[in-house]
Parts: sequence; structure tokens; C-alpha cells
Amino acid sequence: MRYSHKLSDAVHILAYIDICHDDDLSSTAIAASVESNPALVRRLMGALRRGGLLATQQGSATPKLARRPAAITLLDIYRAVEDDGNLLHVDDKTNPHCIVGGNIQDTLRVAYAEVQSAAEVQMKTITLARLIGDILTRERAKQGSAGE
Amino acid sequence: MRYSHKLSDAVHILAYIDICHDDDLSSTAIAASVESNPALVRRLMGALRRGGLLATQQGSATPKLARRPAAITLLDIYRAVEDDGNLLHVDDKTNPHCIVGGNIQDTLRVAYAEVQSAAEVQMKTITLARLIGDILTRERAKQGSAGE
DNA sequence: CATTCATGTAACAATTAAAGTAACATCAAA
DNA sequence: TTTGATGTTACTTTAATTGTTACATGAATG
Repeated sequence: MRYSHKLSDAVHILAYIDICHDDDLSSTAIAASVESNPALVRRLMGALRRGGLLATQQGSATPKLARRPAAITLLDIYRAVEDDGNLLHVDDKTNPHCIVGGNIQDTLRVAYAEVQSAAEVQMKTITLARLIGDILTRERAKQGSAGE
Repeated sequence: MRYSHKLSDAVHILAYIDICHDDDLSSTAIAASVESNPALVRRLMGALRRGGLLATQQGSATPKLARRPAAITLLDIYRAVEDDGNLLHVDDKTNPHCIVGGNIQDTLRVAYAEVQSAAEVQMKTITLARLIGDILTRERAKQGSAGE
């Protein structure tokens, strides 16, 4: 498959809603920033709403964060938009009559869960507030160095 | 795309070569355990060889681990077989004229690198020796409980 | 209250990375 | 020299993501 950008685009949407709260917040306007299309934006917004991160209203282009940016972590967003939240995948078609093929699936499941857990612990430390702050800092740095 | 099983199959191959060292170690025999095909096995073995984890000889079905299983980590295997070693992917097509679209790529790259690093630290702690030991332990548990 | 424009959602097509298949050059071993 | 192995490439098939289109539903304005 193609590599998923859902997490990146979901962060983009949330950051956009927070930073550009005075601008047009329609799915079309957000899609222009993501360089994607309104349907994709609405799909992701639906997932974020079901994940308790976003409040939307049908018919009205007035999405709002459901929590403070400091109370939204990258892990929250990840779990909201990624159907398959697994970073690594066990091959579930191995020969059960072989010592290796018959046991490796359970062995790898445990190992992969440890890796997944380590990644999620880190994702939990990264808040939307930090990401928004970083975006704004980078923008200021650009302004400050303009025309040098 | 489909989810990659390359890491799982590569671990399978290495564990098979160590555990079944007295059996047929042809790519066809290994493919039967993986329930895949010989070409896939040979492709992965080629990557493992280039990664310095496996010693093979063209024309002879005598692959050998290039290091002790205790000196091979899940991270070594991951890096050997995954062309794109990134667990998360930045959307590299965002509107550069927007505050968010113009800065979020760099912002996410940093954040994703932290997550990647946390996962890799954990992968580094998981050795092939441990995975092999786990497979053998599970097999013994099956034998002990046979017919219960 | 009708028009306009928004979201919410689903169905379908297009894209792309992985896995399957086949072919063949090269090398080992009997 | 014959047989069978690996190493490698090209091509096909599969499947998850993204793009596209359509339309039901709700909000807002005159």
C-alpha cells in the first residue's frame, strides 16, 4: 500500500483549527492547506470527533478542539485516525507443523507489543500544544530571517 | 499497500537456520516453514547478508548466521530488510504558503524521529537469542501439555 | 421558507508498496 | 557433465491509502 499520512494530516487539521481559528475553517479551506481534498479532511475530522478530540457541527464550518491542545497527545490522535494502530505486523500465515512456524507468531506478538509500547510512551509525551508551538516558532524564525 | 511482513519473515528465516541447522536449509525448505515462496526467502536472505547478519554461498544450501544470536538484535534485522525504516510518515505535500502547511513537515519530522528512536531503543534490547529461546520454550510447553 | 452552502458518509476509481510468480545466470557437488 | 542450489531481475497479483464523485442532512441568510 502507500504509506499512510493520516496521522500527519490529522495533526495538520487540528493545528490549523487552533492557529487559524479566525480564518475560514471549512473542509475546503483546510484541504487547501493540506493540499488534499475536502472529503479526506472530513473523513479525518469524523475520526477525530469519534476519538473525542474535535467538536464539529453538521452544516456549519465551525470545528473546535474538544480539549486544550496541552491535553491532546500524538498518541490520542494516532489512535483516533489509524484503524490498524500496529507499527509492526506479524505474518499470520506460517506453517503450524514446524517448530519455528508454529511458535514464532506468539513470540513476535510479544516482542512487537514491547516495541509498540515504547513508541506509544513517547507519543504520549508529545502534545498538540508542543507541535503548535513548534510550528509558530518556525514561522517566526522565517520572518526574522526574511531577506537575509 | 499491504502491511509488510518482511521483518517477521526475516526473523523467521534466521531462527529457522539456527534451530533447524541439521535439517534442509534450502530456500525451498525455509519457504515451506514461512508458507511463502523460495524467491521471497532468497530476497530476504540477500538483504540479511548485505546487513552482515547472514553468511550464504551461492549454489550451496548452507546458510549460517554471521554472528551469535545474542549479538543480533531486532533492530539489526529491521534495518537490514526494511528499505524504508520509518514507522511514521510525514505528508510531504502541504501548502508552503500557509503557516501550518509551511512548517508542519519539519515539526513532525522532529516528533516522529523521537518516536522512531524510542521504538529502536526497544528493538535493540530484543535479541535473536531471546526470540529463539522463546520459540523453543513455547514448543516445550506444547509438548508438555500434549493430550491434556 | 427557499436557496445556498456546509458537513457526514458511502461507493468507486486510482495509486502504490508488498508479496507472488517465473525465468535465468551463476556456482557447488557428486 | 549433470543436477540442483543461490542470486537477481522482471512481471503480475494483492491490498491499504488516497482521490473522486455523489448525495443526504443540517445551518444560515435573504
